[in-house]
Amino acid sequence: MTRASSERVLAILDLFSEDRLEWSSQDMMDVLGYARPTLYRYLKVLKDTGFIAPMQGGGFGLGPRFVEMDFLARKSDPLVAHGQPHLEALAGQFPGTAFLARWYGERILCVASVSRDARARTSYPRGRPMPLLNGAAAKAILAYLPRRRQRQLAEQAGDQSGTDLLDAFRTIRRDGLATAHGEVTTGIVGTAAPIFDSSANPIASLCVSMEEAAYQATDSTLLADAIRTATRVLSMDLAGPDPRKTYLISAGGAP
Amino acid sequence: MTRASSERVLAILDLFSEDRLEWSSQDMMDVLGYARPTLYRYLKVLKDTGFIAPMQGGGFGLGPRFVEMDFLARKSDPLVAHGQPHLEALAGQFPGTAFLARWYGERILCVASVSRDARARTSYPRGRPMPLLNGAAAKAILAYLPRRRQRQLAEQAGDQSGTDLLDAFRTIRRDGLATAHGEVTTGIVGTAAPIFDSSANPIASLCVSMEEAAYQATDSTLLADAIRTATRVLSMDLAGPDPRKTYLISAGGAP
DNA sequence: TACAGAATCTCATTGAGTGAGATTTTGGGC
DNA sequence: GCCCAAAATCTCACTCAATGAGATTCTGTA
Repeated sequence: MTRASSERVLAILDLFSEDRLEWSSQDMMDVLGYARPTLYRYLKVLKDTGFIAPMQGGGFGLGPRFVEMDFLARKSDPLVAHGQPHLEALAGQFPGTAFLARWYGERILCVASVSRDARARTSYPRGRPMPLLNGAAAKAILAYLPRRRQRQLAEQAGDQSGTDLLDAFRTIRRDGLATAHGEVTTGIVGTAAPIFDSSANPIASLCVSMEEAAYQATDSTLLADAIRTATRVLSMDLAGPDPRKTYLISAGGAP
Repeated sequence: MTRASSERVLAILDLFSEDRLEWSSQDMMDVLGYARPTLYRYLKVLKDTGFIAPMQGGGFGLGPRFVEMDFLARKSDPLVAHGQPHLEALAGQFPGTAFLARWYGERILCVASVSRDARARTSYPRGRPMPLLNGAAAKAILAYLPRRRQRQLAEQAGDQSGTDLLDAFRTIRRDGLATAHGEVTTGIVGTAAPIFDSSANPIASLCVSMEEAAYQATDSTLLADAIRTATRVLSMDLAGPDPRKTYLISAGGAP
């Protein structure tokens, strides 16, 4: 099982997780199986490009380049660009946090978030992957995946018969909306609807989460309609004109 | 001038900037000088790890992995962790935005930011590099760099004699504070003080920026003192106990 | 100053990486 | 479904880049 150098260098970045934010060179060598000179060569490349930085205690951590690249990633993501005004409107209208969760590989990831109140509780700030099978944001996406995929996911939920989840997905599709009480964060209710790409694949969801008490005091029909409307508009926006053609026209000068 | 594969793959990420957020494979080949199979090999590695994603228009953009890695980078940066409560306090006390700007390579980068009002104007959101020689946040750092470095920077300012900047730095060091009116964003005033590491090197600054009118209505002595106090506390916090030793103790079990 | 750990250098070996050119896949228009 | 062009991948010969064992230097701390 040999791996390309281009993969090996990036495998260093895979080491970092919430559970382990700092790594000594020795631990990296042990886990990755790289010889010392090889590891340091790779670390030099990552340090020189800002992806890794020495930390005060002697180990290595992720570097500021990720902050820069995140800014560019935010700026280039049409979901974020088109979604931001909707998030702001929903956060202004409802007492909680409005956020966009993207389906990416086998992950659900919050990519943009607006809270009316800076102290709003959320266990899933921007960039932190969410549980795959729990929560409104995730389910609003999963419910629209191909049936085979859904069955695989239901089986992954393991100790249940697997039909509960499929039933839940059917209900979500009927309503065009997912609601979840305390599935991800105790005492927090999430209400979410899916966002589709131009091929009608679910790529993300828009979710409004709030404290259970605030949810009880909110007109849930109004909330549902607002979310469904926003996601419908977003889905249409994202299916819009080919941005690359537009880019080429402007790069080529006046038509 | 041959380059390691580990560098060549990362050079693809260097292509992306605010001026060019999307790249076709052909343009990448043209600019980087890679053959098509080589480029696609590298792109596959970057796609598989989430750093690059195909965009709807046919080109490639930065992928969601950067959002994830940014979350981890935020979480692991002691400057951000220690600084966040100070930012919140300052943003609560003064009408504007409190942010931390980090010195990183030859860049000044906002790494954390809190606004009292979500509509507060700033041209430099998190992750966007700031001009090197303008603005309070930058100058509060530059003023404490080694003298030789300062002179180089002053010379880089080119068409001036270079002494204005050195005089400005001297004033900043005398006051322990930098103030700048409209240097970065028209109509915005920034007030900043430096943050030092355990070797007394400037590594960052804490800046409060606000509209000129709000600045006039603010007790600038109170503002200055609040910023200086926060940066002093932060500098001491960042020079604190060796976090690696603490980590090792907890990893090793009860003492 | 001494010392231990971190980081870098040297060098022999080999197979990984590269790119020219060919082929397959994909998506859109009709 | 067909056609076509662009996107993406495959094949393969060649060479030099990458690797790691072992040695050496650098760095930070007591």
